[in-house]
Parts: sequence; C-alpha cells; structure tokens
Amino acid sequence: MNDQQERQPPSRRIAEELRAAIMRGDLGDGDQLPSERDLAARYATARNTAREALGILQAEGLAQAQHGRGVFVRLRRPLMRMGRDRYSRRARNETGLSPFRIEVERQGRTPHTECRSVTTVQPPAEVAQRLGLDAGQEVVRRENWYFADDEPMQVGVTYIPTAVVEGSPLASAKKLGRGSIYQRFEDLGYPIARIREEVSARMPTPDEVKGLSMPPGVPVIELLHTSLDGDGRAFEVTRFVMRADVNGLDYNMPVED
Amino acid sequence: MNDQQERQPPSRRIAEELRAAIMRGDLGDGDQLPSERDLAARYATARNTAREALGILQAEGLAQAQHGRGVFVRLRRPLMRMGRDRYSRRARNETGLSPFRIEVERQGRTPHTECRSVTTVQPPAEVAQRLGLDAGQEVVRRENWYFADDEPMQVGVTYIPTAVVEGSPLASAKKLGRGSIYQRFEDLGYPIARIREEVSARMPTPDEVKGLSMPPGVPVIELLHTSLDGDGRAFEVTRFVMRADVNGLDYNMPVED
DNA sequence: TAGCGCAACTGGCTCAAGCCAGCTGTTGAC
DNA sequence: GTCAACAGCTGGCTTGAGCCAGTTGCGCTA
Repeated sequence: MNDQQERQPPSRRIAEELRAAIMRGDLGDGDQLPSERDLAARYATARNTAREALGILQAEGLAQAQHGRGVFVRLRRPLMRMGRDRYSRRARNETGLSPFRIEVERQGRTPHTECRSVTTVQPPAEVAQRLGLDAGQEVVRRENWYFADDEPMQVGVTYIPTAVVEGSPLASAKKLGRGSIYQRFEDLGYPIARIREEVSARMPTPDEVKGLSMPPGVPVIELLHTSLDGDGRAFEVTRFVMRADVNGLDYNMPVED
Repeated sequence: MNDQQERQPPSRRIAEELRAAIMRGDLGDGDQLPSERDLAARYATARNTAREALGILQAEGLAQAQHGRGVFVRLRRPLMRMGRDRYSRRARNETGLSPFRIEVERQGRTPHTECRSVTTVQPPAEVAQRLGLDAGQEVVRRENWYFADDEPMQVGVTYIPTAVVEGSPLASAKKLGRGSIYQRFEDLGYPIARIREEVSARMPTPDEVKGLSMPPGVPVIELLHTSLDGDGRAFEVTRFVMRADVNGLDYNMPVED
C-alpha cells in the first residue's frame, strides 16, 4: 500500500493527502485549502504540480477554486430533490396529477420557479423523434427555471406539438407559462396514461456552466420525460437538466398495478 | 463573437476549434486527434498549452487519451440500457418478477454478467440506514459486474440483512451468486411490494476509474435501489454504479394503479 | 520465415520562471 | 468619516525545457 503511494506522481500524492484530510473531516465544507504556492513550498515541488493536485480535487468535485480568493472544500450533498408522487388513484383525485414535486431540503432555502420563455420552434431531432413528428412540424417550447435562494438549480424545457395546443385554452402563451404544465394537461382533458423517462449524466456544456452558474467539473443529470396518452402516443417531451451535485432524483412507486 | 474568441486563452481556443471540428463531423468517433506536439507546432504554442487543450476535451468526455497511442474522439452514445419492466401483473405472472433488463443496443456487443463475490460484511452507513439496521448488524454483500464485449459497464452491489437470508435456500453463497437476485426473492416468498430508487451522478472515484476502465472526466450514474416488503420494510439495497457515457436509464411505467 | 530489438512516435508528468487578473485589507488623502 | 489607491495575497495561464513510459512498425538477425 505504502509502496503504491510512493510510486504515485507527486501531483496525485498531494491530491490524495488533501482528499484524505477532507474525508477525515480535518477540512470541512467551505474551508479553504492551502494555496498553490503554499502547497508547492510545503511539498518542495513546482507551483504547477501543486496546481495540478488542486485541479484533481476540483475535477472530482471535492473543491472549487475562486479566482483571487483561493480553493475551497465543496462537499456535494443534495440540497434539492426532484421526485415523483406515487401514482395511486387516490393521490390523483386528491391533488390532481402532479408527477413532480420539488423539495428543498436545506433549511432556509427558498425555492421558486420562473418561466423564461414560451415560443414556437422546430424541435431538436431527439425530441421530434420521441414525439413522432415529421420534419418541419413545429412545437411549442416552454423554458422553466428552478431556483433555490435565487441560485439556479435546474432547467426544464418542455416541447408540445402545436397540434395538441391549437385551439385549446393552452394556446395562450401566458397560460402556458404559468404553473404546473401537467395540471394544465389534466384540465385540458389530456390524461397522461404512461410516462417514459430516460436518465443520463454528462459533463455540462459551456452554456450550462454559465446558465446554472456551476463549477466546471461537476456533471449534470439529464432527464428526458415523455408523456404518452392512452394510445401510446407521445404528446409532450420535457428535458430537465440539473446540477448533479445539488440534486437527487427520487422515485418511489408501487410495484402493484 | 469573434472578439470574444480572440480574447480566449490559447488553450481554450484550440479546444474550441477541435470541438467545432468534432461537432461538424470532420472528426468522427474513434478518429485520432492531432498529437500534443503536432498541435503545439500548428498553433505556435508550448506543448503544455496544446496538452491543456486536449485535456479540456477529455474533461468534456469528447476525447480519450491512450498512453503511447494518441488522443481519440469518443462520442458518447448509449450502448446499453438498463431499464425496468412494466409492472403489470400479467408480465409478472408470465415471466416472474424481473425488475431490470439490460439491453445491448449496438450490434455485435455480447453482454455477460459475472458475480465477483458473496461475502458477509458490515454495511456502509448509507445502506444500514436504508435497511433500518442497528450498528453491528451484518449483511450479505453480493458484487455483480456487467460487461459488454468483455468491457466492464456497470457494477451492482447488493446488500441483504443476514436475518433475511438465514435458514433460507438463499443462505448458500453459491445460490446467491447465480442469476437474478430478484427472481430469488420471488422464489423465497419475499414479494417486492414497493421499490424506491434514488438516482444521482458524480465523478468516479479513482477505484471506479480503474475498475470500470473508464476515462477520467466522465461521470458515473449511481442508482440506489431499495426493495420494500408489504409492510414498507426494506429488505434489500443495491447500489448500481455505471458509466454515464455508455448507459441510459430507461423507465417505462404505467401511471394507472 | 519467425522473432527480437531498436527507433520513432505517442501521452504523462514535472520543473522554474514569468505575466496577468481578481480579491481584500490597509493606508492615506480629502 | 469616506473613499480612492495600493500592496500583497489569490488563482489563471503560458513558456520551453526535460525525462519517463507506453505503442508500433521496421529491419535485421538467427
């Protein structure tokens, strides 16, 4: 074991020692790590090497650098959960259909939702395919942002074929922009018979790094949600993108049918 | 826009141009990127700077370095899906309870499963909490690996309280190591009444990078699966860890109850 | 012909130095 | 008392050099 440690390149070794300190609790959430120059001196290496070590911790999501200030421990813990209500008929009758709920776990965090835009666009290929649309058919696009303490946590982009919305009370952009879109579907007499969800994770795009003001090096979870009607036809697709460090997805559903 | 590009540091600019080439399709999956020394000469920068640029692409999961060979484009697309059968009573009666299925999407990929170990251990805190166990109570631990073309794709570690297994046909390690554990529970008369799943994503630990032979910089999806009996008591917890670049989670379930 | 060994490539990692840019607390002028 | 300027910290990024360690293909030898 020790042998293995010795064999490691200095940058990895420094990173490992810092990681161990964090795991032991010697360094807690928000604590400042030694500076690059400090580490370099302490381990008798070049500043670049110390810098590399801190870079490793950042890539692991354990630390976050702030230009001009320092590098700080950043423990990932879920601040927010997005989950699914259990699909019992009772729950549906009582509360209406609300497939998603967002809970803010940390005390004092105030959640809020903001609809940034409702427009008509050509859907991305991925969405068109899931909605079974031919090329050229347009969709209504609704972009929703979820905040906790004014910190952006999640984006949801909903796509609905114009054919579904046309001539309905949902046709008004103002109406579409307000409240739970799933409740709207219920009102509209569009019962959701089945839901298909695909979850994946990836590194954020540069835009997402900016938009979610997240540290680079932390992945995002992408959830592609498709609502199907009784005939198995998809009539709505929503792509949720959320920071993987602050969110957990929480499913709790009965096995019985 | 151009202005903004000019302002970028060289490493970012090089990374951006390579990224654009990949997005345009000039560089396809598996294609070799220019070498560090080549890029450095082409952009008249230090090799370190070119190296940094390639590092950015790797962190984004767009490329993967192979020591001594080169850096190669690596487009992320799901090769494998892990999903859930629909929970209709019919499906259960016909096929037995098999909550998970793994599909290999790409032609020619041959999947196989391997049980690496069945041992008795102290459960991790996270697991003990979910199983409602007191400190000191032991669990049976079963470690399962999932491969496609002998490439490790996913690990599943199942924890079952010894009390559940004791005196049952499952007590034999050999029995526990074979086949679907969910089928075993069915046989055992342990009906799964409810399933709770928590999905999150994070950067892999160094061990996972090695074990899943994955490129650093690509996140893993972690799925914590808890089986509950009719009384809401948890009797099994499985932690799945899978490469986020090769897996999609695919849920398809009825809303009706 | 089979196989060994070497040369020429690849990335991995480090060094020591330097300049730039952001943050913060101190100091001093008004 | 206010506020602007500055010094001294922080990380961001680059340079150009060097050594090490995998990989691969070529050519020579047995």
